[in-house]
Amino acid sequence: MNEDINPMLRKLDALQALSDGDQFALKSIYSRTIDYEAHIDIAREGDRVGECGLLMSGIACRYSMTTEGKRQITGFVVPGDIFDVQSFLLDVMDHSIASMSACTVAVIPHTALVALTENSGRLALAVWRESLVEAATFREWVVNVGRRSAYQRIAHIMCELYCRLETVGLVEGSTIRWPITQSDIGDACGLSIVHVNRSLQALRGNDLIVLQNGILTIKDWDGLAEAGEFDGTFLHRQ
Amino acid sequence: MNEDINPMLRKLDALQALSDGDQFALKSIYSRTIDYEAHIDIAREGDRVGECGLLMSGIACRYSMTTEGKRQITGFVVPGDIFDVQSFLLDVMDHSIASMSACTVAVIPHTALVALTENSGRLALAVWRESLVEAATFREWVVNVGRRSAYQRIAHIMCELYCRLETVGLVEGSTIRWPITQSDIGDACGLSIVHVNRSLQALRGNDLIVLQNGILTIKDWDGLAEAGEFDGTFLHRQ
DNA sequence: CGGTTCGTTGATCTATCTCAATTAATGTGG
DNA sequence: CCACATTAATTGAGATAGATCAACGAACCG
Repeated sequence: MNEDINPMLRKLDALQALSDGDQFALKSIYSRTIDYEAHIDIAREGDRVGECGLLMSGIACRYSMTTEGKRQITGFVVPGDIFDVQSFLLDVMDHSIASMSACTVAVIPHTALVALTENSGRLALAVWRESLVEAATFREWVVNVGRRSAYQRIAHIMCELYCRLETVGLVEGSTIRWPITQSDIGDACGLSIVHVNRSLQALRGNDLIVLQNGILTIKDWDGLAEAGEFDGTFLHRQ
Repeated sequence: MNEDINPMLRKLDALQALSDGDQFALKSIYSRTIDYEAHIDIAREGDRVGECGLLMSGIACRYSMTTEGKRQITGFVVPGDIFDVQSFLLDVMDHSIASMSACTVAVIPHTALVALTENSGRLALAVWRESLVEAATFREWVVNVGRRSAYQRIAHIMCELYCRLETVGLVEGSTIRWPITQSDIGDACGLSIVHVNRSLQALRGNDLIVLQNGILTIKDWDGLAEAGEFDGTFLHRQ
């Protein structure tokens, strides 16, 4: 098996969506890979792109800018995620995608997606399914930002990222990479940097997490999940 | 042409997605219709449903409840929208759907969707496309709730609903039906009722809107769009 | 006509923001 | 390997958008 495509295969495996032929089809859908440093725009609002991406390694995010210059992160992209699928059917990017850490992206031309929908209905449905889970995650973010306190919001996104990385085998003993600055957390949760900082101190003070040097350790999963009202149903893992 | 299915045909027409055969396929995908009074749950979180719905008339919303009992509306459903498509590929409802006004829903069994994906690739893509626009709308809601003031948030959802109803021919001279209580607005924007009330007074005071008796009139579209930083790109109309 | 929902108003409170510094990391050129 | 620039984290103090609490009026409804 091609090592690089591992995260996505693992995810689809979990869906029991893969026949041998499907696996072959999957390995052949991407044409090349691109490496990005941290904090680089991978795609920009307004772009008309002719391909979508499969994140092979690193963590990226979707974000939009407000007229007033405020930034809102609307979701994370983790290894195994196909992003920009919408560019396949929608004309123009309505948001941007940026690397948060160094990232490797496999490029999937739209033509390959077309072939996919024609040749492997099962895989096409799997890709569709993924985009529906993504939509469910956006809904959860609306709830998070709309109705939870700062403390809860931050706990919630930590739980989410932990679960999603776990699915693709990127958790090592309750620890994940966390290349996400306090400013990023603020942009993801609709909070100011200062308040993020103080809320993090509260999470630490309650012995729920350790966060340093870009490494997040969850010391008390149950406590953190309760703090963030986290219920992973929306991720629709199987 | 079947009158009832008009809104959806109109929407798909705009996509130039419809051949004659497609139109026939579309009319035959729903098995029956159901009428709901206002404020009724059409589907509930946790349900395992075997069909999805096409809203024929009325306005509905998606919502989730917080552990603490707070409600967050995550999106509106307008005539022509297929909702619960996710139930086709995801096991269980992760949110609820409720009528806001009296609603008529055409029921589309999953089996019909399967047939659709097999027989009319073009229609299947149109349905997929719709679900991607929906996802874009959720992202916009994250931005709205995360980074805009109360005044801006309310202006924004008014613009969104106006545009979406316009697409399906439900605007009459800058006026739309608005069966949305102040409490609902609060739940959609992550605000308290009291603050919604005061923000509405500000919108009225600035001569942007008239809102009474369940009718919203937009007196100054440009002003309202500017107030809400509304840019309809995310709706991907053509 | 009493009950219920919806909208409105006033007063008070607080979670979170903004402004302004300071310290700690991290990176970079010489 | 050091000096300096830059980014990220932290702290304090004061300001405010929006929440909460508590009434009350108006519309609707069986």
